[in-house]
Amino acid sequence: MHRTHTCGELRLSDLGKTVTLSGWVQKSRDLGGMTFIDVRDRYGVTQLAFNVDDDQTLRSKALDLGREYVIKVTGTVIERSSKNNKIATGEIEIKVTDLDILNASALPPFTIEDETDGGDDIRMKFRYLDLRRNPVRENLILRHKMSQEIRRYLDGENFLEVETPVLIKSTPEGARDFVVPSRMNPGEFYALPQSPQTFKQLLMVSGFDRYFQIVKCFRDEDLRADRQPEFTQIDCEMAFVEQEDILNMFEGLTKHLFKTVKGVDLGEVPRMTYDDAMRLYGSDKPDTRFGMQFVELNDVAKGHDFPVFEQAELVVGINAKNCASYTRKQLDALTDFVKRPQIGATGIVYARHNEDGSIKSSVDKFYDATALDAWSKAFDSEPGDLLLIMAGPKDKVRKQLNELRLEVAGQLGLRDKNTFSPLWVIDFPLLEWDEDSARYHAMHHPFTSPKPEDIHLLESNPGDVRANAYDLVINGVEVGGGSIRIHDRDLQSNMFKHLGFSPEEAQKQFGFLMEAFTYGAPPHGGLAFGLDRLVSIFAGLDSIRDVIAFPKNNSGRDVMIDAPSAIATAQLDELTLQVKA
RNA sequence: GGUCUGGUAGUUCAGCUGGUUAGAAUACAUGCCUGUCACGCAUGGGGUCGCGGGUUCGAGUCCCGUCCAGACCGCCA
Repeated sequence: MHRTHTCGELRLSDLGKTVTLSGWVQKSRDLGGMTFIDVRDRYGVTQLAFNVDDDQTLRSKALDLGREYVIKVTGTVIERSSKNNKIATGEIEIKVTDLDILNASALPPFTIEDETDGGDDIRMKFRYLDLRRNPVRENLILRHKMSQEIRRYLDGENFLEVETPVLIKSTPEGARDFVVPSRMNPGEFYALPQSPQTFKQLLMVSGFDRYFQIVKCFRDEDLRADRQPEFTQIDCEMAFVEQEDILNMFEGLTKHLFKTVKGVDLGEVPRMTYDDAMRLYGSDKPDTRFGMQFVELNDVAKGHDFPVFEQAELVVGINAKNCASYTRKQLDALTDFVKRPQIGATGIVYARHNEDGSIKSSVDKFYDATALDAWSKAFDSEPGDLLLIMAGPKDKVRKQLNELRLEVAGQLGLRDKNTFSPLWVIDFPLLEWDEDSARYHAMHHPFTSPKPEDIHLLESNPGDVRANAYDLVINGVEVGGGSIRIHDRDLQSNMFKHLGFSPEEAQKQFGFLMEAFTYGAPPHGGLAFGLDRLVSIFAGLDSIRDVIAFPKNNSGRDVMIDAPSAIATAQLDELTLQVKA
C-alpha cells in the first residue's frame, strides 16, 4: 500500500497511529543531531522527523533525499515538541521507521514554493512542475469548483448538457478559423468551432429547450493576457424565451456562483444600454466598481475661442475626486499616457478645484472664473477635485477618455480585486460599419435578432438598428454575451443580405440553418460565458493563463511540448498538402 | 502588421557617462550544528552577458540587424 493518509490530514487526534504517506520532498532541514523533511502532496505538507538514534541505513537514506524526490514513508504520528501554527498538520510529525525512495528527481529549474524564484518563461516550459505549486493548483481547484456549481445550477434548471462537434465547417464571418485538413476528402478542410452557435440553435429546433455545454472554442487571432487560441465557454441556449428570461436565468447563475464559490452576495445586477455605456464610460464594458462617469461639456466649453475645443466634435471629461493635489509631474505623466500611440490623444486639459473654491485650469487664457464655474457645475465638483478633459471626434475621444479613466482609477486604488461590480449592457447595435470591407458587419453575430421596433430602419439606417443582444460585464471585463436569435427563415435570409452575402453564398454557408428554420423553429436565445475569464476574476488575476492547466504563450505556442511544429512530408502527402517554401 | 519593455550564474536580478579578474540574493555541493519549519554558521563550484554584424585601443554597456519573452494597438462575428 502506498499510503494510508494524505499529507494534509493528520492531526493531534491521530497520535500513536502507524501511518504510511507518499509524496514529494518539499524541503530537508538537517540540524545535525536531527533532520526534518517536509513531504508534500496535493493536500498539504507533513513533517517527517529523523534523529541520531535512528537506524543508520534509514538515517543515511533520509540525508540523501533531494528536492522533489518521490518517497513513501511509514511511521508513527507523534506530537511535535515545537509546533508550527502556519500549516494544518503543524501540531504533529511522523517518527519514521521505513523510507522508500519511489523515484529520484533532478534538481528542479525553479523552486517549487508559493513564492517561486522562477519567471513566466521557465514556469511555462516546466508547467508540470509549476502545477505542483499551491497558488497554481488552487486556481485549478477553483475552476473545478466553478464548473461543478455551473453544472449543478443548470441541471437544477432542467438544462441538458449536449456535446457538439469539434470538426465543423469554416465560415467567413467573425474570427479566423483554425483549420484541419481532411485526409479522406482531399483538398477539403474542417474548421474548429469559434463557438457551437449554429449547433445549439439547431438543438432548439430539435426541442431541447434548455441546452448548455462547457466547451472548448477556437479562434485564430492574436493573443492577449485574457485571450487564448483555445478557450472554454459555458455555452447556453433556451427556447420559448424573451431577453428578460435569459437575463434573469443567467443573472441567477452568476449570483449562484458568487454565493457558493466566493461567499459573495452579488445583489441585483444593474442594466445599462449600450448607448449609455458609451456616453458615460466610453466603453461597452465599463468598470463600474467606481464612478467617475463622463461629463459632456460642449455647452460650456464651446464659444470661448479655444481652438481645440471649438474644432472638436465632443468635449468630455471626468472628475477625479480629491486629486487637485496632483503635481505637474503627475499630470504630465497622465498626458504622456494618453499620448502613447496605443491611445493616440493629443493632450489633456485640466482644471483644479482649489480648496478656497477658486478654479485654476490649464486654459485660463480662454476661460474666466465665470466660465470655469460653469464647468464646475457640469462636473458637480467640490474643492479638492481635479477635472480632466479631452476633446476630439466623438467615438475616438470617448475611447481615449475611457483609457484615462481606468488609468486614474488604477492609480487611486479604485480597481479593487475583492470588489465585484456586475453590469448587464443591453441594446447593442445590430450592425457596425467596417471601413476595410466597406460593409456592415454583425456586431454580435449574424443570427442575432433586431429589435422588432427597429426593423423598419434596416433599409434606411442600418447602423441605428438595435439588437436583442446583451453582455454581462464584471469589473470592466466582458465575461459573457448573447442574444435573442432570429428564428424566422425570411428574416435570417434578409439579414444575410444586409451583411453582404449573396443568396447563393448564404445558402452555401448557412443553408442548413435556414432550412431548419422552415421546420418549426421555436423562438430562442442564449448566452455564452467565458469560463477562463470568469475564473480569473474569481481568482483575482488579470491573466487567464494561470487558470488554465497548460496555456499557450503570446505567440500561440505551447513552449512545453513545443507546438505547433512542422509535420513530416509523408503526412503532408497524405493530406495532399504542400508548404510554401 | 505596429508600439513599448525586457533577455547577464540553475533561478530572480544589479552592473552608472564604454575601462582591471562581471557582482548580489537564492538554489546547489561539502563540513559543523538535537526542535527546525524562509533553520543557522562556514567553505566551495557555477557565466557563449540571447544570436550576428558594426563603431572603438577596448563593448555586458553604444549603433544596426535578428531571435525569444511579456504588455498593449490593430485584430478578436
